[in-house]
Amino acid sequence: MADSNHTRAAILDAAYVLFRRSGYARASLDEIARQAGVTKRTVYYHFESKDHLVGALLAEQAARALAAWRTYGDGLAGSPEEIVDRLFEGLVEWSSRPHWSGSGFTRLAVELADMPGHPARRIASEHKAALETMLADTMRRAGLDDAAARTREIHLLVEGAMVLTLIHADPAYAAAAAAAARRLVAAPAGSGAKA
Amino acid sequence: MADSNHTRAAILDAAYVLFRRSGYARASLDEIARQAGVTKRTVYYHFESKDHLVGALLAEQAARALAAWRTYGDGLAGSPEEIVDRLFEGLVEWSSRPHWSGSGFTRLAVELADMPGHPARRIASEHKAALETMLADTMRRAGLDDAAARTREIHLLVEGAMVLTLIHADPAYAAAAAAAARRLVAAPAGSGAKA
DNA sequence: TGGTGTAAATTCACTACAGAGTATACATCC
DNA sequence: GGATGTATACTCTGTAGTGAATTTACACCA
Repeated sequence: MADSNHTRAAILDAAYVLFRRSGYARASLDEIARQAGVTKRTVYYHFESKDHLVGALLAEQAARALAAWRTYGDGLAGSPEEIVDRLFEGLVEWSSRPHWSGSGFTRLAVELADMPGHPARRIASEHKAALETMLADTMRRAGLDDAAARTREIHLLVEGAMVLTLIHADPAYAAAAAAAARRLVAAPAGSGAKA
Repeated sequence: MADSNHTRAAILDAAYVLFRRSGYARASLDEIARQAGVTKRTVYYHFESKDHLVGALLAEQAARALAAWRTYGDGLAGSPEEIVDRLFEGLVEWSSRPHWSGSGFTRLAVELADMPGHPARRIASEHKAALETMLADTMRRAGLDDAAARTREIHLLVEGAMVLTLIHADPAYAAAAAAAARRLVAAPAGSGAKA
């Protein structure tokens, strides 16, 4: 059986690289199979279709990312402000990588904007929500008031920073987002409320 | 000569609809030509390639959007907080439309994330920058301190809200972004600054 | 005013190719 | 020997882009 798990993993690895590089539509199964060192027919043995493949890939990535965040989040100590700083430092670093192309989940969701029912869309949505919940827990443990609302605001700034960094290739947006997030968690939430 | 301008406009109109609906890769020139009531060969008479077509389309849309914003911005009066409120009310309304799929510029930039040199990318980048500048002017005239920095933060929240609204199909993100933006423009900018 | 040459505009019919997906046969392990 | 896995070699459809003929608009001239 020539280790089926290994083959499946190789296909997912190749799919990850190619979907990440070229997006969904422009990544071809021929190329993925080639990169995985396998025939296209084998890909279809393990995955029913291109849609199923991308679904499986995203599900796997979501689990992986969540696990990574869990350990990363546990290491995040200090005041809410410090955590926010650390978060955005990480973002700046990540988004400065050579061929960085934003969050794969966001990217897929945007590319498939006209297909709300696509499995990849559902996974992306659930994943983003799970991440936000986890971060909110971390922030709450760090003593932040109204952690859910504040974390959502941080999340909005992170997503905005990713998109604008991708568009402009300029780390200034992440820096601006960091400063804004810091003020949002530091300021008493009441100030500026609508009259 | 069978009104060339009219034909060109019809092609751009069809291209707008289809690129918007399906994104760049999945919108075909055959379909665009069909929608425009024209042969594909005619499309190629007016536009050198698919890339040139999308470039011309984005350039036209950018000009159109800028003009629309100019008049819209002139009508925006009141305090910075009120302007922010109005802005996000508009966003909520826009993003609630049936098949809303976010900003076309953002969408193209994300889909072409691996092609930093693509003409559409450059236009998207310049357009977003121009919009931010215009909004900053409006905010400055409304009496906002440090309008450029505050406007960038608003911009980050708007982009974040668009992405997360697209991902989750939930207007709560735009509402959260609105509240955050309001606090950011209302609070004295010094508070929360890094020690 | 009406014909006519000419360049712009458009169509028809095509190429070439890539990509998703499959029928079928071959190998490998229990 | 049967189930699992992989490869060869296809089909079929859609798509970007093109060659060459054809029509339309209009300037110019008798």
